Amino acid sequence: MEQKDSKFCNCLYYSANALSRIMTKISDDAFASIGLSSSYAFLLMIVNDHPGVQPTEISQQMQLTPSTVTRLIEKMEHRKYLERKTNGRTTEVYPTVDGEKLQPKIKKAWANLYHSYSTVLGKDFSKRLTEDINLATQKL
Amino acid sequence: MEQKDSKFCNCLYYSANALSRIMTKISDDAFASIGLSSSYAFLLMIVNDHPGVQPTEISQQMQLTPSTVTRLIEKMEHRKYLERKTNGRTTEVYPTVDGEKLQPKIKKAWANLYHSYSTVLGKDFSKRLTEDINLATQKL
DNA sequence: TGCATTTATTTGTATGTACAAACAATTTTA
DNA sequence: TAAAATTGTTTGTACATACAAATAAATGCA
Repeated sequence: MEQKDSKFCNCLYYSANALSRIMTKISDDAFASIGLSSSYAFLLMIVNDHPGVQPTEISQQMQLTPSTVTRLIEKMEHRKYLERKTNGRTTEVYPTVDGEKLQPKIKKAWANLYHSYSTVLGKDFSKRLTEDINLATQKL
Repeated sequence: MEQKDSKFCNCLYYSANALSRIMTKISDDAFASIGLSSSYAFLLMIVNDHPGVQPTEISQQMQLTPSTVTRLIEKMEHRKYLERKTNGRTTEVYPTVDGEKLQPKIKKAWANLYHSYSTVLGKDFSKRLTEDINLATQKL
């Protein structure tokens, strides 16, 4: 992945996006065996850990807009991994039995994901980079 | 932007994507006055700096796939900021007069973009973060 | 010289995400 | 307590990007 020579390399917008695209590819690969792409896997993990969680809470956890979360949930409902129970203006999201069954595999794939990038980057560097990125996100 | 409490915060995929979304928003804001979103502005900068540049070269500079670059060029052609001259299997991309005229504004907006995030994050931290992100991208 | 391979670009199609508006339910307030 | 404001969710629509396949041109090889 050589990009050293791009004139945009000192632009955080550009660099952040490039990293994001690569990481998404790596992450999607990690979850591919389960048949989910990253966001769906993350969604399912959240719901499995907090059955009945509401879309708003999910959107905060995932740092995605509520409309995006609705779309993710819809697809997972269609695939029979999640169910919605609407009550008044709120909605509660639950895993199905099939959704629950996937949890161990997802956790394993997630661990692999961490392992795969942190061996390439080095554990310390990955950790520091992730923290720095979080710090930036938080400040911006 | 509080996200501290997300269980995914120590996941580089997640963090990288969150940063990317925020930076894209900031960057699009910076270029909004020109009526371009970030990628189009970057594309136009490249073409203005290298009239006749080919899509493959652009895709390397921008770290986007060739098909994405084709799509970007198409839209900029439609908006009369760029022109393609096809010659055999290669294509050369040129700015139109209107496209050239935009260059100073784009450069200014780009400078503002840099200024706006680096004042929030601190110059040194922005610089280091960008470099670290580039390093990661390069290694992955 | 003609066929096979590689290279550059485009096209068809799909995905992830967002914004703005719509809706529906709840809470506040006057 | 009725109207107004707020909150949670969904819908319509649009955009950036990618992958795989198609095309078309150039190159290498036999």
